[in-house]
Amino acid sequence: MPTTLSITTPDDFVLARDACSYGYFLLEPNHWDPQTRTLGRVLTLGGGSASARIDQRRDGRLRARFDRTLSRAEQAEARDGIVRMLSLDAPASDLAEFHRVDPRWGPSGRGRLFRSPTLFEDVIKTVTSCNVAWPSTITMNRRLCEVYGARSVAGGRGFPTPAKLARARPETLRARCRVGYRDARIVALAGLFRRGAIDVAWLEDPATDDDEVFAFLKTLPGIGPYAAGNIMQLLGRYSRLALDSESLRHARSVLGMEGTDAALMKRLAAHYEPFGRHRFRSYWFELWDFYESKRGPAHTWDKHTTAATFTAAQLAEPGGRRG
DNA sequence: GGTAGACCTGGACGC
DNA sequence: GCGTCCAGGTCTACC
Repeated sequence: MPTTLSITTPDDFVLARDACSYGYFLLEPNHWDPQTRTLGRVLTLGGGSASARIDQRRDGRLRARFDRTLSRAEQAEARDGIVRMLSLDAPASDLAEFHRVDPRWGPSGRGRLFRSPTLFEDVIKTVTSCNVAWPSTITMNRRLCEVYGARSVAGGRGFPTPAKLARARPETLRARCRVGYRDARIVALAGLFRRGAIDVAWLEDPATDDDEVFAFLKTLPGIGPYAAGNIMQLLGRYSRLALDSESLRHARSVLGMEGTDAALMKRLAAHYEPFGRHRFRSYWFELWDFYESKRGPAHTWDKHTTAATFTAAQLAEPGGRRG
């Protein structure tokens, strides 16, 4: 009999708001259904892949229905993955402090950011989002799952494991997944994860210093200042900004800043300085708010139409070229 | 420490 | 329909 898990959530948790809070919810193997407000994806577990459909019940608890029976160990694994994706383990005191520091987000309750079940998936997704337009990021993740993801009973495919990508030939990765020059970097990253050269527990330990984590991330192949800043927030560390060309557009069109790119980067850093260790969330929810002001709440976005062109560069400039 | 150019893809544009 | 141009972040070479 297929397994169904019931997962307790914090009182302030809202699936539609908190799952649809960061662009990765639109990337394979994630599937958000706006009609049923259900999050679906294939999870890679110890005994193989399993397809999960997650919805929120009236009492607030999450119900995760799988396409096969999970062992006890797999149930624990699946639960951990779902908790990580939805930031269910974010300390209430941390969210309360964020809302004190930046009261704009208190009424809506925003504070959690969607992420992947594993750090490995978050790192690879970040690499596929660098130096590329959003539609290409969508394509890369879809093909990575199609080509290297394990199939579940229901037929869907999960995200590739480090072992699978570490064994991939860069040329194949490039040709079949359209990852371009990122090919060797993705294989190298997968190898580091597979060999245990990346100490995930150390990176996720709140006691580890943010500066040390940031410095380490920048030593990884394909990870520069932007990617490292983004991976920081995916680790639940919001003290760094992940500034890119989208940030510059935000600075000019929403914040009304003027000047060269370099000058704007400095002004943005100063602008978010007052939010201290929560600055990324203050920045991100401003950006997200802008997207939603143009296209409606994120939980209503259709993955294949609205969501494929949701970045602000296009929203701000009708007919704009970049995603 | 700062800067320029290459890396690759896909969409926009001009013809 | 085809060729060209360009955005996007990281990496390397060079000053």
